[in-house]
Amino acid sequence: MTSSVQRKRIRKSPDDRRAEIVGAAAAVALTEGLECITLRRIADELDVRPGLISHYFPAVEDLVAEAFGSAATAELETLLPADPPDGSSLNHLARFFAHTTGPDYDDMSRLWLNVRHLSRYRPVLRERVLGQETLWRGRLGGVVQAGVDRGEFRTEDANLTAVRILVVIDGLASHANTGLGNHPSSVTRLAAATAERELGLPDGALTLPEPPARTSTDEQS
Amino acid sequence: MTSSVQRKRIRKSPDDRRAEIVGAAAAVALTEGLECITLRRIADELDVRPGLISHYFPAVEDLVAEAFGSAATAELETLLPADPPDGSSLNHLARFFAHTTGPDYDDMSRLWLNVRHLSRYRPVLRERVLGQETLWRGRLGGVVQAGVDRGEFRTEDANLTAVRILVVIDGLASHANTGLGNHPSSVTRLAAATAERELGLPDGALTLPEPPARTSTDEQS
DNA sequence: TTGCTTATTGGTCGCACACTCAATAGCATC
DNA sequence: GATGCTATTGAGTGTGCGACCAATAAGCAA
Repeated sequence: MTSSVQRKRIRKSPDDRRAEIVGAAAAVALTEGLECITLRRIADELDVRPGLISHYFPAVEDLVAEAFGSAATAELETLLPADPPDGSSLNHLARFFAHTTGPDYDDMSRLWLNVRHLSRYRPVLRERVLGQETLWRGRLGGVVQAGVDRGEFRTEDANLTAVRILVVIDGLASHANTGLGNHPSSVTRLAAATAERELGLPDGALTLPEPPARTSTDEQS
Repeated sequence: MTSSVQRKRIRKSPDDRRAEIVGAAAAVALTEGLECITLRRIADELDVRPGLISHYFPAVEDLVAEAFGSAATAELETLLPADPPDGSSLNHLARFFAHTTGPDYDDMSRLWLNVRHLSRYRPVLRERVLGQETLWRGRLGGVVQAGVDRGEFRTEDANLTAVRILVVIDGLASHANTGLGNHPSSVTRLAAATAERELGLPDGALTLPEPPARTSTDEQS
């Protein structure tokens, strides 16, 4: 399955091939981690020879950074689209928390954890991470500011509030590889709770009507 | 410097040698990261041959886990000693925050980030991390509970409060490799602020009299 | 159909890693 | 001072990695 005997080369335009490579690398990054982005691994994925990957990315580190950038940008775009959808800012934020603290976000949590650590050794990646942080902070800050402008939220510094929220989300994401399920919802809710306090909202205002409890243990509020 | 020509073997008791190896590995873990714990690296550190490390730790993964356990335990012991020192719980906690959010803690922040990510691939390490988490949570929970018993703090669930505090600390630690200095103190303070809110304390109650501002930018509270 | 540009291959090199094991020598004990 | 146990060495194995480059063939244009 991995490599059917390929007897015919397929020749693509550099742009297409490059995009394809980055896409494959991003997928591997999300599912298996950035250290699994190797010349051979990505080449296998696309059924080409390792040398080809080297040709497009003479230094693997650049591909790693690109893969992260691609994955993070895509995620941000579905999470906090540039053009604000209609509806209240409050609902907008509530959906944001529902997603970022839900199980569908686990891969992304792991990826952030991954890059935050790997940045220690890879300068190129570190720069990319800083760039994405700015991007995410800006988007979230924008949503907060919009809510303030509408009179839905109240805060002195929308940007600072965004940073604080993201810090808490990072804290929760830290446990993505060591059993997130251990946390009761009273911990998971910490992110939304922080936002509620920061924005002068009543408790639970940013929590969507909860889906049926996953385990049989009931949390009594 | 690394390896003066060693012509004479030094023969030590297995217990001593083992401790020495773990100590060296823990030091490397703290300063350079867990992936730098290799047979050769640790052997060089102790001026012995790689085979010797293999002899004591047939699987490196076990040494890595041991190194983390050693470093984390040592840190916890100075951070939250088992036998509570005299003085108010409030001061105790304040010192805790001063240390965990100060620059002296950066190496430890990096190490936690390191293990949290590496746990993804190394089951033995993951178990060790879970063990340490329990330990830290227990210690911090103990301090909180002590404060509650003395009437200094007020919270429904000391353990839950401890978890929440640790999550925020993890969130701040996430940025250890991507410029912690970027955060204004209003962000760094998030950990203590969370604790203050959780424990029914006034703002700033857990912040020690601050050292002179590091940058020229003044934070107006 | 022919030719030409260049995307793609295949092979190779050097390096770092964990792990194995028979041979060696430190040192406590007698 | 001789002896025996065993901590320590030295040498070697196999794997996977990034990087490099001359040779090849795909597919477009003439």
